[in-house]
Amino acid sequence: MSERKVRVRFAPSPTGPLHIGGVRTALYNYLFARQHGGEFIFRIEDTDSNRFVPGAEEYILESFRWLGIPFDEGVGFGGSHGPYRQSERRAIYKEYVGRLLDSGKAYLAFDTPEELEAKRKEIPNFQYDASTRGMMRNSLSLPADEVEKLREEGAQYVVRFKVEPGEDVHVHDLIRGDVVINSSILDDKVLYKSSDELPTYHLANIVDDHLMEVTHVIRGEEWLPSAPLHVLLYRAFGWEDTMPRFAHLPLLLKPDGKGKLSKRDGDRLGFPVFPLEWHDPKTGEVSSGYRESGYLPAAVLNFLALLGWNPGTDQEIMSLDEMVRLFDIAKCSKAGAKFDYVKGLWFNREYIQMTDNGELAPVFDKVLRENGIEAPMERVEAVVGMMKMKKINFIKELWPLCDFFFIAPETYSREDKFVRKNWTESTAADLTELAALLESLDDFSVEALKSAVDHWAETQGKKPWNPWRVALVGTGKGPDMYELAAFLGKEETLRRMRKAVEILG
RNA sequence: GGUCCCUUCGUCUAUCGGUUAGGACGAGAGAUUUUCAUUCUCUAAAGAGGAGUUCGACUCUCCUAGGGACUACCA
Repeated sequence: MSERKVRVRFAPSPTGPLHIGGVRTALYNYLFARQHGGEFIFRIEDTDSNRFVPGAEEYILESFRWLGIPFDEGVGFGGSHGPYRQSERRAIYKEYVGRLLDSGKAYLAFDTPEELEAKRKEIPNFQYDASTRGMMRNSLSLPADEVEKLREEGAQYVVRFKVEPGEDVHVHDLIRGDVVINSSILDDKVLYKSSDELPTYHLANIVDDHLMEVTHVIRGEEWLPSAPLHVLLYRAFGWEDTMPRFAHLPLLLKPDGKGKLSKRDGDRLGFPVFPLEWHDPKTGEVSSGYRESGYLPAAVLNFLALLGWNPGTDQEIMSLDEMVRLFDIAKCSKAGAKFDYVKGLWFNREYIQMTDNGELAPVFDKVLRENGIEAPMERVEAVVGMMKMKKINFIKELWPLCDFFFIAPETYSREDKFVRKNWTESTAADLTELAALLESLDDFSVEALKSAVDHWAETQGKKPWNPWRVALVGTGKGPDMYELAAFLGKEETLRRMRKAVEILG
């Protein structure tokens, strides 16, 4: 069909923090744009001034920065199709509403909210459409001179789309195929409000997508019911030949129970539903974020990508670049996906193990500082290297598992099961002997330690490792003994051994 | 209520008419191991129900049930 360059957009409204489902929608848009050599646009849909929340726009931008998803164009990125903030496009919408009015595809409605409310009470399942607009106060039902008068008086009005009934409207969806809805069930949607001279979502969306030359609209399933209306709008403007292709993504559902994923589920079950920590400017309420919780952005993206899509192979771990290569919008699933946050934990674990120690070290260094430990970065990196294969979901969980690297055990408690099991009458003598051996070593490297101690253990018929661990760690945790001793160094190793012997006897 | 969308192990999913219905998370068991882990092996676990179409349906059609979304001068 069209040879147009692929252009997609992510267009949130700045009404609060970015929901994790929105992140997935943006990710799919990004993957689609990249794999087609297209462009990814960031647009702000702030046509509802009442719901504007300060800081939300910055929050969303910061979220994508953290996640590593760049936009090519839009608010904060520039581009030739701006402005990209809908509140800055008033004049444009006004013009296009005028076109619809002139061509008779839309009309003025003067009904007040109270009148509408009354009608809804009066008539069950009231809908403003071809069957009811005759009894309402609008430019279709009122005499022309009265309409004129109302306008001169400055009466507040709304522009409604005139939906012609009785027509099957087809929406071709990339994921769901052909979706048909009869126009009779559609209502005459409000497109524009004279009160604030701003359009509603539907109008702004169509005008912007057209003017910004958007080729594919990839959005959440909640938009599927209004997609036919959008098709009708493209038609009303005469833009059918360049109408974007639609793809409606399945929703993210609660991990348990019923319904879609909400912030409350996260609070209740203990996982974030927002990429970044969010401080609500009105209530002061703080919501946890993936970043602050210790997730790696690549892990979050990988986890999200697989909620509703998969490459068709058994591969689950993939980089952003791989996803760009493998993604296929047609292979997205149709059904909603329960948000399996336990699997998200697994992804983070996998990514921690895959990530270079040098990259992880600064993260762990922060945790160490919070615990009053200052250490050279090489030391921190070495510890991360020895410990990251432990069963941890987050780097911060490392601290209680490896405090002994930095803090020598002060007391050796026989209350500890591991100590009790491994410290017998002969242990003190054995460790004293082992200490003497270690003291004679010039080379305290892992290799040197291993060959010396292994040899000693074999010839003496001893198994010194667990008691030795007691001495250096204080309990049954930590890395390989040789790695640990090499890290601590000769002096500290011997000091700890002697102290243990002294205390435990 | 109305409209639309959806329905394979507990969860995410593979299968695009012919398979012992595969993988992963989680669960359980075992092996390896100088601690905790890692790693490895194994086990349990699914086509919502009912009609069709077909030589043959998880796969196509219809019905039922269930789930979800939408139904604002919000997006």
